[in-house]
Amino acid sequence: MPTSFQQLVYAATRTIPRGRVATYKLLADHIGCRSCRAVGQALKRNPDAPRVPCHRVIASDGTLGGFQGRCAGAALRRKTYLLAAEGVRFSHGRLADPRRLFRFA
DNA sequence: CACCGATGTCCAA
DNA sequence: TTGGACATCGGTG
Repeated sequence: MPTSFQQLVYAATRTIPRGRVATYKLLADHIGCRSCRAVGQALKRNPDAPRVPCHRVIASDGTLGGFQGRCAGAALRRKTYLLAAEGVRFSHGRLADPRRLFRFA
């Protein structure tokens, strides 16, 4: 069962609209956590994959970061594909349009 | 209680 | 500009 912190992270992640991406830092800042890693940890566990669009969360530098507990390989490729399907284009493993970054209310 | 983890930022070369 | 090391928060062993 997810902890209070995880529920917070999942709630924030769910807030990300389709076709838009957020960063671990933004999520952490939004929930009031100074540790971006804790956010990634919570997403990594991701008990509800379709419910929590963890693929919409990338690193602050525009990299994909990780996916399904992997920081490279087909997992990242799938993440890029999912984002591309939503209109978010990636170039060479990097976000092509930083304006696609979602800004929390 | 101690170590690891889907990061970020700073310092040095 | 690129690479390496440290800092920070939470989870799990």
